[in-house]
Amino acid sequence: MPRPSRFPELVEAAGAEFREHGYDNATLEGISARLGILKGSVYNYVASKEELLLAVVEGPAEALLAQVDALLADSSSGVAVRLRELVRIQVRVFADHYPAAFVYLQRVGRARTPAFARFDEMDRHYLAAVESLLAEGARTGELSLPTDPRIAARAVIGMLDWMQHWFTPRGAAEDAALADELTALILGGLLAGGGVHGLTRSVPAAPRSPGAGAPG
Amino acid sequence: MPRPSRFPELVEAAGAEFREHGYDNATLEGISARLGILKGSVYNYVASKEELLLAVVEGPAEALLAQVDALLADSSSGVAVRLRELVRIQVRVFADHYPAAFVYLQRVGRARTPAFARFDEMDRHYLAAVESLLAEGARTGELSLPTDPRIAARAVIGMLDWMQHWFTPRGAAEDAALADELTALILGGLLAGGGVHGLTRSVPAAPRSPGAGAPG
Amino acid sequence: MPRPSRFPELVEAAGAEFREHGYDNATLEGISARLGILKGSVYNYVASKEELLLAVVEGPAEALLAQVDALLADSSSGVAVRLRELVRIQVRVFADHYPAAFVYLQRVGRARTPAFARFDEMDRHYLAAVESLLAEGARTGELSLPTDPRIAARAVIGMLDWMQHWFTPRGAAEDAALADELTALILGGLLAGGGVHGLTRSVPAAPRSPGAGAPG
Amino acid sequence: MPRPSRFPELVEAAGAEFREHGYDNATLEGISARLGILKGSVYNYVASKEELLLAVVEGPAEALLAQVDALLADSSSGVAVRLRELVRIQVRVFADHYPAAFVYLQRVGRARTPAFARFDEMDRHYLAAVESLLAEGARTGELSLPTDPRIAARAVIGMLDWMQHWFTPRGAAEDAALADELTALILGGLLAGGGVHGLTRSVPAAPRSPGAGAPG
DNA sequence: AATGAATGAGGCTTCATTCAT
DNA sequence: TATGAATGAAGCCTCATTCAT
Repeated sequence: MPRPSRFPELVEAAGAEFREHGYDNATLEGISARLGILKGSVYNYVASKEELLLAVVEGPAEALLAQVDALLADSSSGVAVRLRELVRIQVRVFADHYPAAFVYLQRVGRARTPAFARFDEMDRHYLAAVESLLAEGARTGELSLPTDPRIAARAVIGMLDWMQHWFTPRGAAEDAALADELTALILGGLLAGGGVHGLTRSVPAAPRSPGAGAPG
Repeated sequence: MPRPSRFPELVEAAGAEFREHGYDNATLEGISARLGILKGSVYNYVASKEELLLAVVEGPAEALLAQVDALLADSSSGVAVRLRELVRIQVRVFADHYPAAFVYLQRVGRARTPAFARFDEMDRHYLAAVESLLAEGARTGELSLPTDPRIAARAVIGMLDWMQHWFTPRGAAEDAALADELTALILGGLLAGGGVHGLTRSVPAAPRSPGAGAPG
Repeated sequence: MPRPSRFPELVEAAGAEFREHGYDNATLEGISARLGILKGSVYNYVASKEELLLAVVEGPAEALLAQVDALLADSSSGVAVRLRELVRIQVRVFADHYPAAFVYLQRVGRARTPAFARFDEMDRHYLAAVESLLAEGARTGELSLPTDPRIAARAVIGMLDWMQHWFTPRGAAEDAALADELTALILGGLLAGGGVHGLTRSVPAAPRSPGAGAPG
Repeated sequence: MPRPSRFPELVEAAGAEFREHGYDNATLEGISARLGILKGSVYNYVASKEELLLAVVEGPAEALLAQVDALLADSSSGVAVRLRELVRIQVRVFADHYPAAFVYLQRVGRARTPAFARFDEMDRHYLAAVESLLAEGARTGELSLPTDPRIAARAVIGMLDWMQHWFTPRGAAEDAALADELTALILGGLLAGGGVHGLTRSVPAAPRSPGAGAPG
């Protein structure tokens, strides 16, 4: 009866270690110790530390993007509904793949090697998806964006991605509730009285798209 | 003719290097090379690499917090106005102290040594300030939060802090305009028609505060 | 239908790999991959990497020495003829057992473990054979050595062994022709006019044998 | 009074270690131990082990090539005389820079990294020089080559380079004498009676140049 | 005969830090 | 202030070898 490969264990250990110490500070020593093997033995499973990072992040990230793409393509529901679903999906990813999401976000814009061009690619993909959803809403009149769609997308994404610093899963129901609260915040804003308020649109929003040479 | 101490130069070099490579990957070699000196010479100015990080971040961070505190204490203007000012301040910090802000955010929740307890402290301080501003708005009826104030604060902060990944300064006027667009987004949300919409508050927001043991 | 042992395949793979990367840089991984098996499986055939080296080299080397010994013992032809045959044999070895010869020569004087005392032994054996052939020629008057026989032998051997760096087999006939050209060079030298020339023997050759502690 | 840099010491230690164990088996540990420093300290002098190899070999190799080039250009003496000088130069290099020469020869045709393209380049350079000298001799009628000039050059070079395996320096005078004996051998061959002998040119030397794809 | 996993030793390299000058 | 050299610790990775299955 062949022992099952311990690859999944390894990836999980790596995820935990990356998330706890950060990729750069995490050591193969620490990761392998979690499996009770020596650091050299890790190379029976992967060819490098980087590959381990990829293994941690790739699955969940691809899955997330696939879901987001499906959402975009589904024109059977309105933009607001789909935005709500987007937030729910994102929260679920945090809940289910916490280390992966955390590690991924820690590395965004930090791709130093060709192997991680993939990271930035996924990042652009996600941004484009959200932007396109918001733009669609603006086109249909369902949304009214106070900024360039790209900036609005970045604001939404920032709000969601920052959850890495404070979110703790509490079970599917509570997490979905949290997601919907965030959606309400995004859609309705904070102002009392239905958002009609002098301040809200006081500045004639000179449309503005971020520079190509954005940092990071 | 005695040369003046090159400490400021050093701090700037360190900021640039930290921001480009991340604190962990930045080397004293690289930093000192920017001044045309050798890495050992850095110890004429600071006692450790960590101290350099502190030197980079401390000034701007303290200044930011002081401004934020002043804002909180100033009851002469409404919450929305003060929130707008908060966003403007934050954007200005990014514009004027980009490396510091970037590096600071990269290190949030990553305090490994006692020297950096200060980091987490500042983080909590900032969060508390924003939360208290929002709570005040809810109390006065100026705001209507779809979530727990702490979560709303975290959403706002996330939106702002994520700017590290995309913001590029364009001059005071344009930057202020951008800040105000973001404020509009925060206050008014994305939904057309004044935020009165079935979806916006569809989920009875079970108030919810994040766990004490939040990760990171 | 039982597969035959793949030992010969293994030895060939090892020879190729040793020759391509050098013994030290060659890996069992690379060798075994040529058979489509894993490196651990190699130990079903040999007990160590060194043994593999031995297996690669031993056969051809012993065969070469046997031929050379036979040549020495055969007093039915003159020294020059036998020298020509020696060169032909050597060239044939390069043609037929290229990796073995290459690897062998790469290891000359590099015996680090007892298992390879055999290498140095064979080396001495070969040198002694050539030296004795040349000395015989000098004794019979067929040759006229401008140097100590041992040095002449080393010169001849050097010329031949260096072929590892440039020889490529072209078929029996062409290879034999090349061998005979080299023989002509060894016997007749490069000078025009029958070798009678002031320079040729200008230096009264103080007989000289190499030191026992010769390096390598 | 500044301590002199120990770089020369380091290069010498590296040369000795490379020559004793071979480049691949030599360790920075062993090299640095000869200076009484730790292995990491070596990186104050060079950026890599390879650079150390380069440092060991480069100087003597360039010097040798420069001398050889000068020899080629000097048309004031005959080819035979210049060939004798070539041999003397080569022997002197072995005497004066033994480890460098040894290590160099051990690496010929083994350039794996771009940094060592230089090695193969020097190798080609040397071969071309000798070949051109021999060809000149054939043209002027001073020499009579039984083979293609390139092959004759390789034969001569082989004879000389193989000295790495047996040569031990004995002082300038004795070394020069040895060089001249070898020259006599090259020019006059081994055959008694002035090289006029049936065997010497018995094989009609079908001119033959080595394949471009020569191994190693 | 072959696999998959593990070991253990060692190698190269990096880097913050120290210190005499 | 700055240098040059050294330390020491640690990290990633390689690889021959072992062994249960």
